[in-house]
This record gives sequence, structure tokens and C-alpha cells, in this order.
Amino acid sequence: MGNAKDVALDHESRLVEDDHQAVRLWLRLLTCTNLIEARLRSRLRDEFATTLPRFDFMAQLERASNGLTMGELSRRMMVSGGNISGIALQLEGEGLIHREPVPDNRRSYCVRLTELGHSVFAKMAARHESWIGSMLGQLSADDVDQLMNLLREVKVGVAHAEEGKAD
Amino acid sequence: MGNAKDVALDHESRLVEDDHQAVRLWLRLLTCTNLIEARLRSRLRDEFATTLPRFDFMAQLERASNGLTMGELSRRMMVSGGNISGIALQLEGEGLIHREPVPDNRRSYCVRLTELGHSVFAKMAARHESWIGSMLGQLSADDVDQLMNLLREVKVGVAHAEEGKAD
DNA sequence: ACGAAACATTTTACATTTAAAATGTTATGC
DNA sequence: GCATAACATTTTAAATGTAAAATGTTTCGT
Repeated sequence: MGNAKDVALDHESRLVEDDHQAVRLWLRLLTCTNLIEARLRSRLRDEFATTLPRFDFMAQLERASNGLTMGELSRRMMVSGGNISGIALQLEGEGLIHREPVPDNRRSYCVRLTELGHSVFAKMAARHESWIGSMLGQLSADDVDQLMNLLREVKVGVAHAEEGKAD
Repeated sequence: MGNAKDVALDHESRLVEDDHQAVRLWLRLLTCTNLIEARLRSRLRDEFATTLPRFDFMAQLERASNGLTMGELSRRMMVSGGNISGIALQLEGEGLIHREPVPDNRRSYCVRLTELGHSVFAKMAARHESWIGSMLGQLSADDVDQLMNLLREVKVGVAHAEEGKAD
């Protein structure tokens, strides 16, 4: 399979071959993500005694200068709300974030980084960026562009498959 | 930043710019993986009342016709050993795998799919392949090839950064 | 206004994950 | 041989994840 005879395959077989290739692509994608993620986790633990979800939480806040509600954080981090609650409780206890009620909507909190949170995050973010640079840095600028474009295609394709529930 | 003036940046700034791009690439990679993974999880749960780790566990065994030890499974699945223990216990309880002691090494088990395991896995694998086909199927064969090659580069780069612990 | 429905968050219960300690087995150096 | 180190697995504790119930707030139709 997968040799020069491919051109002789019928439609059904071609589809199956394509699906095999798609599975291989998925597995490679998963491997890459897992490798990078594992590295980031271990570095964050060793150098900052923190975790990836906590780092992501703070990164979302750093990016959104006006603060975020718990629900927004849940959506952006793609995890359930109950999870956000727990992490927020930890970070609040350590003085890295604070939550203030929103004047016009008493259901929501506005979550922001504290001064301490900003300065701690700045240190972590610099290291984070350098770790990723050391892992992806051997790619040429062209490679990075190509990957960005191809992965956008992937994202679109997955989102499209979401709607039409047929497989 | 990121405009036509890039060419005027000094070396230090260029590196920082490159790292920014690398971080963006990492985030996109993570998003794609999470999207696909979430879909697979939900489909496996809905159609087969199982989980992704359990499916992966069985997939590894299907691929390795001679059986695998717990440690080998842990390495191939890139999860901790404690995890393998729990999953093996479940699958063994459901009669999908069985474990026999290795004659020449009393520390290791040899884990294999049972007949039932093989037949259950076959059904799941067919659906799995079709789900992935529906998510990645819009990519051309060329796109898939390019992605495979670029991701191989990524894998190599990450592995290389592993050894030289400098960032 | 009033009641029902939608919304934002927290709480609860439970499953899963990792890292590290514990247990038992094998190999090695002296 | 015996102590020690390396190895394979299991167990444990803490963090993280989901789903669903509970709580309080807002909106909307009437």
C-alpha cells in the first residue's frame, strides 16, 4: 500500500488510503503537541513551581488589558467553568489576580492580574517564549509561514466538520 | 510590529520577533490538536462509551502484534506509568485485554488484546478513521504531505532541544 | 409588576492525569 | 555472596478535568 500502484485504485480504495494518511497526520500532530506540552509543563514546574493551566490563565489576562469575566476565560481556555473557579481561587489566594464585581452586572466578576501578577507573569512569559524558540527555532521563516497557513486550513476543516455532523 | 520595517530590525529584535512567531505557531498547533481531540473524545464517548486513552491503549496493542509491556505502552502513549496501570485494570476487567507474565523477566507483563478486544477495536477504529477523515479530508494530498514533512521538522527540533538543555 | 427563562458563577461529585513514593525483581560491582 | 543500583509496576496524593445541581441575577413576555 502507498506505492506507485495507487493510481490504479478505485474510488473506494482511494478514500480509504486518504483516511489512512489523515490518521497518520493526526498522530504526528498529536505527538508534536504532546512533546512540546510536556516540555513546557516540566519547565514551568521546575523554574516557577506552577502549571500550564495556571500559566494559560494568566496569559489570557495579560492579553486582555481590560480584564475578563470567568465565563470569557472558560471560553478562551476551552475548559469548563468549574475548572476556572478552582484556578482563580488558587491564583487569588497567592495574590496574583484579583476579582472585582462588575457595576452593571452583578452576576459577573471582572478578573485582572495584580501588580504582582503582572511582574511574575512577565518573567514566566519571557522564559516561555525562549523555550518555544529553542524548540521551534530551527524552522525557517518560510516553514513557519507554511505551517501557520496549513494549520489554519486544518482549523477551518475541523470547524466545518463540526456543523455537518455527518462523517 | 510585524510590518515592512522588519528588515530594519537589529539581530536581537529579529530573534524576539522570531520567538513571537514561534509562540503564535505553538498556540495554533495547540488549538488544532485540542479541537480534534475534543471531537474524538466526544464521539468515542457517545458511540462506544469509552475514552481516548483507552482507545489509544488498544490501538497500540493492535499495532504491536507480539504484545507490549506496561512500560512500553507508557512510552508509546507518552503518559505516565500510573496511568497505564489504571487503564489496564479497566480493560482487563472488561475482557478486552489480558496480561500474562513474561517467562524470563518476572517484573514485566506481556499485554495483548483478547479476541473480544480485537473485534471491539476493529469497529472503533473504522469509525475513528472516518471521523478523522471528515475533519482533515478537505486537505489536498499535497497539503497532507507538506504538513507531514513540516511536522517531522518540528519533532526533530523538539527532540534536539531536549538534549542541549540550553534555551 | 410578575413569573418564567436565560445567564454567570460556584459547588459538588467523580474521573483522569502526573509525579513521586513504595514494592518487588533483576543486574552489577566488589 | 551481598550490597547497591537499575528496572517494571503499582499505589498514593495533589492538581486538573467534566458534568450537573445549586445559587443568585437579569431579561422578557404578558
